[in-house]
Amino acid sequence: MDKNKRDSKKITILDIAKRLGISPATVSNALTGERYVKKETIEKVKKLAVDLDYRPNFIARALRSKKRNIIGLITSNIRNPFYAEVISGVEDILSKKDYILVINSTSFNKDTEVKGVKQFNNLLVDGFIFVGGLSDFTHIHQLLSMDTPVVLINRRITGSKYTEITIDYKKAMTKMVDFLSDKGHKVIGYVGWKNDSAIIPIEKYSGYLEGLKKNNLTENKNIIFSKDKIPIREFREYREYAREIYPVILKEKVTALIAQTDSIALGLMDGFRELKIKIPEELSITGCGNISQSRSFYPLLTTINIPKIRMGKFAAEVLIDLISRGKSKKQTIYLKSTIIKRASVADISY
Amino acid sequence: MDKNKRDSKKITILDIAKRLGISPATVSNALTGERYVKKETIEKVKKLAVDLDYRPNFIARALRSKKRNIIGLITSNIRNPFYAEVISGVEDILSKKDYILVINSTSFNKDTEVKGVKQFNNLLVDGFIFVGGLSDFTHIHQLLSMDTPVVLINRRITGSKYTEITIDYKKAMTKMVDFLSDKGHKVIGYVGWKNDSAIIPIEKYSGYLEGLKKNNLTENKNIIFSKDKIPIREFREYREYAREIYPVILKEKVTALIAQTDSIALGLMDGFRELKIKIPEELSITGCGNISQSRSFYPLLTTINIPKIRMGKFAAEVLIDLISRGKSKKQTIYLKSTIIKRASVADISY
DNA sequence: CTGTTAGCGCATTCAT
DNA sequence: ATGAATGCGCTAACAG
Repeated sequence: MDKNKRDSKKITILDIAKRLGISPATVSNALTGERYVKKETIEKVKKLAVDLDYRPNFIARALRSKKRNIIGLITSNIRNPFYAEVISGVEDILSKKDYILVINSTSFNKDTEVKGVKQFNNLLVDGFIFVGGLSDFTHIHQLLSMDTPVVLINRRITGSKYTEITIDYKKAMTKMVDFLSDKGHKVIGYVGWKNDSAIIPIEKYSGYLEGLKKNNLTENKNIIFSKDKIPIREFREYREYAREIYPVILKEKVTALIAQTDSIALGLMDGFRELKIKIPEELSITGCGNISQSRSFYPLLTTINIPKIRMGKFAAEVLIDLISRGKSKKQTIYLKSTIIKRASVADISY
Repeated sequence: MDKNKRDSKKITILDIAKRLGISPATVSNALTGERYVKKETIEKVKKLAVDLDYRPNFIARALRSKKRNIIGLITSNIRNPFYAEVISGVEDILSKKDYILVINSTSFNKDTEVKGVKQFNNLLVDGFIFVGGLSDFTHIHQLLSMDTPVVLINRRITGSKYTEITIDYKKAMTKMVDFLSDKGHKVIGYVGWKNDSAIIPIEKYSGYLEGLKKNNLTENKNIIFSKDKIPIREFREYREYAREIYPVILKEKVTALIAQTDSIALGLMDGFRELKIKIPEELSITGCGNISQSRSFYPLLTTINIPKIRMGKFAAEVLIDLISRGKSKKQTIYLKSTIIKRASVADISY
């Protein structure tokens, strides 16, 4: 019965050893290549392993050796499409390298985050990846031993001792101002939110200011539309917001708006569309992120591309490297971002 | 030094046993509640466990007992927002019940799927969840032992021996025709794709036909716009498609269009917008799924809600139950779906 | 109610 | 180049 084969007891190295009349240790060595074994023996063992459909028991292996081949990923929200892309990059590399990916979603909640880390600690994961989240990390830091390999993706933390993978948001935003300035825009507004403990938004904002200076444009507080509260549903909130800020935009003769994220930009665009304002003819808008919606809905959004999948892949590779060296490392790696020029910006440099 | 505490050797039940002058087995029993232990002993043990910051070693526990508390989830594509919501539901329940979630994304590729299942088998997961994917399952089936607990979410397979969680797409679509008919629509078209091995699209389509019959509407092949190929990027492809089908829509006096998915509906709407066709004044459109974009972009889409998060939660609960009983079960569970009435449908029943 | 013993499957000494 | 013995941390089986 072929069915029974599936139900029969799992093959272990002992089974292989018996059949071959050798010791389990030799089988182990032959299979993992840790120690020198005669070529023929290796071949015999490997062949039989395939024939018997031997599968190493990860759990037993993990208990014995310190190598687990498990990586824990903690993200604030799996549902965020931005993170989903990052995670798929991570997943891609890990599965290729025979690592197992364990996931935990925290909804920005510290207790949940703590619980997740503890759980992973019990599982004895080889390393951690954090995707997104706030800049506070102390509650997590105290749960990790000094040299646990950790990589943070798009999560900047104050006084970090870990590897952080991000992009230079400040520079990116400055470049965006350059770009708009080149297109003839002189009154460029900014729409976003700020919060002392959120590093990335602050970086973006300061990049915007820097860009104004660099291009000799005057900074005008009236056209910096910054909320203090973290918006939960960016798209919706900023769609409403469009109506609210439009009078100011008219009054101050704003020709272009830089939004802090794509969701904000898309929300604004949709809001303006309701108001019958033509994008980009009457107002140019840019975003940041290059999420898939930004290349779906009309007008296609001019935005800053963040290499999400590549970030994930890269993080996985760096982490595996750290694991092989058994340590954490303090470093910040900036991936390249580029401006994606699409239809939401008008050239008014006539 | 508090720092050293983190790095010091892990506490085991043996440590606790020694300090309390009892046996490790008793500690184990006190902690897991498997066997009867005196109340005071339990309290003493638990207290010391907390004080020493004892953390059970999942790996060791898993090796010894057959309970792993690990669940493997395989999905065709993490990046699909629909699946992301389902997964977040799964994740929510599992983390509450102290299960660990391991994830694998297959990009619809059979080999990758096989590899993922094998990997999970080596990890000895307690059960499997499959989210989405094609209806072929033979390649996976042969890798699973007869009573491995398995739950499929939104993946219908032919001759299944497993628990499937889905909604009654046929009925849902029929109801959508009812709804449109009530609103006075008499010429209702259908836009989607079909493929012999994809059960869900077939169900939807037959629900549409059923609805026509039920409402005494004539079936007209000309206004059934069905692609044979599985579209990779639904939104974009159907945005283009709008232009292609519009002449027929005019000619046949179609007043409403039922799209097979939200992405298709949104793509069509965006395409029609380009053509300056007013939705819903000139043409009503409905979708299926109630993905977040359907409630973001104007006009808000009338669609069929699929309880994605609930599906995930429910699947996790069912799976945990199957695990506790150590078996798989052949059953199909239908979750309730409802029509979400929004702005993309006009009432023309005057 | 609790202790003793054994062993899950594997990789790692230490032998030879 | 290979085998025998040991133990990772925990829980199941069997005693008391």
